[in-house]
Amino acid sequence: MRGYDKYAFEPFAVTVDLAVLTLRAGALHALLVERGQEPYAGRWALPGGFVRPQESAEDAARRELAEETGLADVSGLHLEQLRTYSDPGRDPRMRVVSVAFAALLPDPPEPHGGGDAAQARWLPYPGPRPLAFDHDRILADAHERVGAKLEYTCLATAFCPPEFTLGELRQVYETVWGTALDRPNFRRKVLATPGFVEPVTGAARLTGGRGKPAALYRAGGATALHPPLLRPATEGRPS
Amino acid sequence: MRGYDKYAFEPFAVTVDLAVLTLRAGALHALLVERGQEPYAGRWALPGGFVRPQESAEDAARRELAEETGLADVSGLHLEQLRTYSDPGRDPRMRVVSVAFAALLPDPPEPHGGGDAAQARWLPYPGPRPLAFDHDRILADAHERVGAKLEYTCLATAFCPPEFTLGELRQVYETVWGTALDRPNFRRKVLATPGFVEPVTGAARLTGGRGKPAALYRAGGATALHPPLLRPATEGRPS
DNA sequence: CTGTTTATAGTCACTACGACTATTAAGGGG
DNA sequence: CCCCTTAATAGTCGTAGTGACTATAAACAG
Repeated sequence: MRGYDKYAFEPFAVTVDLAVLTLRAGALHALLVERGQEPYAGRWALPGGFVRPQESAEDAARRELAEETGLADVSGLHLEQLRTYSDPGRDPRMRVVSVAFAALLPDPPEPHGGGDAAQARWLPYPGPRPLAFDHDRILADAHERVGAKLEYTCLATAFCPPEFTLGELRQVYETVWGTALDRPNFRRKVLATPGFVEPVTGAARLTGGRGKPAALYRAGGATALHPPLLRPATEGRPS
Repeated sequence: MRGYDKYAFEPFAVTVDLAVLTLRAGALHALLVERGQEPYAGRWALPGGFVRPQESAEDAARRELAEETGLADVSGLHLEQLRTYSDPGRDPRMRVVSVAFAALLPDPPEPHGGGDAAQARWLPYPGPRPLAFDHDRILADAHERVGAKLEYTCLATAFCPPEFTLGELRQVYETVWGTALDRPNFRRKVLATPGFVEPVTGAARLTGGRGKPAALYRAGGATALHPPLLRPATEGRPS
C-alpha cells in the first residue's frame, strides 16, 4: 500500500472551502459567492479555491479568507479545519477533494470585494438553499461544530470585537444556538470561569442600546471551559 | 478561484492514514506497519494507502482497515475522520495530502496479517517513536480526540466486546485518560445516563479475574452523554 | 480460614446551575 | 417632567450532579 510507483495512484484536485460565519444585526450570516459558470451556475456557494503546490490547506484557507473578505489582516481570525469531503461525485467535472474550514469574524466587515470576479456577500444563515455542490452539508457541519465548541471552549469571543459587553457575548450563544439564555445565570457562569473574560478598566459603554449601560470586557487567556456551558437540553446531539 | 481550467491546479496524491486503537492487557495499543523502503525505511508508520478513483476517503479508510487488521467484517467498527494533513513537505517524494482517520477496536484481534507485504502489528501506544512522516502527530491527535470524545459521547463502548462489565468500561476511560477513576462514582454516573449501557438479562460473569463477579452490560442506544463525564481536572485542554 | 481483590450499596457535603425576584440606570413618549 | 420599557446587575432558593468516602458482598490465592 505504501509503494509509490508513478502509476499507483490517481491524481486529485485538492481545494479548500470556507464556511465564514459572523453575526450581523443579531443573526448568523455566512459569506457566500454566486457562481457564474457551470456547474451550478447562478447558485450560491462557499468561497474557496485550489490549494497551490507550495502551500498547506491551512495556508490556502487563510489566503482565500483574506481574498474573499477583502480584509487586510486575517491573521487574528479564528480559522479551523472542519473535515474533508471526498465523495467521488461531489464535483461533476472531475475528482475534487475539498478540505473544509470554518472561520469566525467579529465585526461585520464591509460587504467587501476581493479582486475576484464573483462578488462575495454576507447572507443570513443558512443562505439561499440549495447551495452548489455539497456546500449545504459543509455549512451545516460548520454551524454544528461551532455550536458544539461554544459549549466547552471560549470560542464565542471570536465573534466579538476586542471589547464587548456580556450582553453581546450572550447574543453570540443565543444566535448560534437559537435559544434564549437567562441573563443573570449567563453572567454568573462567564464571570465564574477564570480567564474567559477580563474587565476593561475604562468606563462602561453608554451609547447605542436602550437600558442600563453595560461594563466592557476583553477576551481572557483561557481557551477551554471547565465545566462546560451546556446548551439547554437539545437532546440527541450524536458524535 | 472557481475557474477549473485544465491547468489551474496542481494534482495531488490523496491518501488515508489510519490510527487504529485498541486495548490489550489494560494498555492502549496502536496498529503499526514497518516500512520496507525509503523514505523512512525501517521506521514504523500508520497503516494507510491511496484513495482510489471511485471511492471516498471514508471508503478507502474502511477498505484499508479491513486489509490491515485482517478482519472479515469491519462494518461495525468505529471509524471517524480526524483531520487532513497537507504540509507541502510531509512526504519528501511528492505532494501527498492525507486524510487521517481514527478507528477503535474492541477485542484485541489476532495479530493478523493482511495480504500485504509489510506485516502490521499491535504496539503499545505511543509506539516506537519517531514514526515515519508526520505520523507521530497524527497518532497523538487521534489519542487526544478519542480522550476528548470519551467525555461527552458513549464512544467508550467501541473499545469493548458486545457484552462487558462496568469494570471493563471503566478501564477504557482509565487507560485512555491515564488516570484512575473512583469505582462507585463511575458506576453511578454510567447507570444514571439513560441509554449508555443496558443490563444483560443472563447471569453475571464468573470466570477469569479475581473478586466478586460483575454484571454484564451491552451498549445502549445513546450516543451523547448529557451531562458529560469530565476527566478529573487536567487543566489546559485547548480547542 | 485469611487476606486480597473487585463489585456493589450507600452517605455526606459541596458545587454548579435552573428558575426566580429585585434593583439600577439608561432612553422614549407623552 | 413623569412613567414606561429595556437591559444590566445583584441576589436567593432549591436541586441535580459529583467528589470523597465507608461499608458490605462475593469471588480467588495462599
